[in-house]
Amino acid sequence: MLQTNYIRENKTLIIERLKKRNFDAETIISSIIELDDNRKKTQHELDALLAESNQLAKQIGELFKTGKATEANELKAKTTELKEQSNKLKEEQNSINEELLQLLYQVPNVPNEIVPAGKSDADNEIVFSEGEIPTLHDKAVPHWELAKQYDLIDFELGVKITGAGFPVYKGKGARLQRALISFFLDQAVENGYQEIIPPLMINEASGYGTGQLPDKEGQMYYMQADDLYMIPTAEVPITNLYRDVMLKESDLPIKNVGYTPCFRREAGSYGKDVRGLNRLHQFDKVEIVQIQHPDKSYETLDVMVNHVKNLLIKLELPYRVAKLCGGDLGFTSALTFDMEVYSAAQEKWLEVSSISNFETFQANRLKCRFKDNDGKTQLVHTLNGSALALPRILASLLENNQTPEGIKIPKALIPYTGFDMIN
RNA sequence: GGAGAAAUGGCAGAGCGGUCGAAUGCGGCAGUCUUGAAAACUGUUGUACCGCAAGGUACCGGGGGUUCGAAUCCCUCUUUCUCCGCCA
Repeated sequence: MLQTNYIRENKTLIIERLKKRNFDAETIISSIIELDDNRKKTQHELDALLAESNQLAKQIGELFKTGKATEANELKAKTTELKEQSNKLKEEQNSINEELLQLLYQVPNVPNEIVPAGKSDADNEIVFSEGEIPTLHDKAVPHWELAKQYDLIDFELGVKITGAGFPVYKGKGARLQRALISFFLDQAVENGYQEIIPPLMINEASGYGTGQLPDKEGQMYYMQADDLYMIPTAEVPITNLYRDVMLKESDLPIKNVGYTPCFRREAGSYGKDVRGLNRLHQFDKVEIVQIQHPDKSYETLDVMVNHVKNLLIKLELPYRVAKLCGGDLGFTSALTFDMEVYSAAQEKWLEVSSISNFETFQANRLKCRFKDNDGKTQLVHTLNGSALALPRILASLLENNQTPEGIKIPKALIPYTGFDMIN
């Protein structure tokens, strides 16, 4: 959520930048400023009324104490009148605030100036790529075939006990999954991140804190009986650790990493690209989250991108980095880099990580601030990135490393798997 | 799940319906003293909104109510603690 003062002071810039998202902000921005003017005006009137009745209440108290009950009762009549007026204003104030908040919720984050304009992922800008695309042997097959052949993942069994999109990992498949999780966590910890195991369910306030609510309400699993949501990513509980928190400048940066299963309803995405591990309702992910000083957040974004690059290099996977265009940029993000690995049997690039700087957009909703060295209160910048999402990594590992003799495990993982070949 | 108690400033902890944004202690900050530090002493020390300012308003877990006036009374929700039951 943007700050109203920021909107006031940067109206034209915001409207211009939001065009990159194909979001026409002109009307809504004007309404926000108008409502905010209104809010100030009403607030002012209300304050004056309350000041007056506070005064009167004091006088009445004095009068009663000195035994002048008649005079006191006269004044009482006046306060009733004042109260009626101030109640009316309070109601007005509440509805203005509510309306203002609803409008603010609708405005996405302002894209960074280097975000390219564009409509969809087709307009994303590939900024970097590394690694060789493997040539597979004649009988190479996609990962879902391999998973079946070597009994690594059972999709049908998942359908039986839960439904589509909830695979069952077995034997070496399960072990490989656990190996990846440990590897990713260890790499993050080595780079100074604190390991966190957060709750897998969140309340409504947390959903609003990081911006999943109200924007993506239908994408989260919701448990009505307890009014809780299953997390769609560890970003939500880990960033919300800092909701309503006042930090010191010396606390920054805060670096946390967490492994969690993630739950996504994926409502509306049927048919395409959903085979095998490509799109699941439940999947595992290691997420890195940083809370940083506003002056340093873009530097940090680069560091995080490099962290993920290194993971992919160690896994020996060909990858590329895409700078998301305005049309593909998440609602809360100011700048996002997607990391994609090449899945050789499917012959396509799969998104395995998304690394974003949210600037103050989340911090404003979260009320996560810090006292700077001059004693002034400022909003922090929040960032996060997958490091990494497991299923598509697994898919490309299986596909790219298949040989007629079996599937080779990359060196970096062998200490974690305990085997170097699936056969 | 049942019964009871509680929730106050960074922390601890007072608070009779009006003089309470809130005693006191600790902590923090500034100063005096000291070669320096400690101790002692003095002062200062919450957040948000409106306002150029003076100042005003709101906030004592959240929401609602009673009252001219609520930290204080009532209702409700949440959380914590104690006891009982169940349980990985």
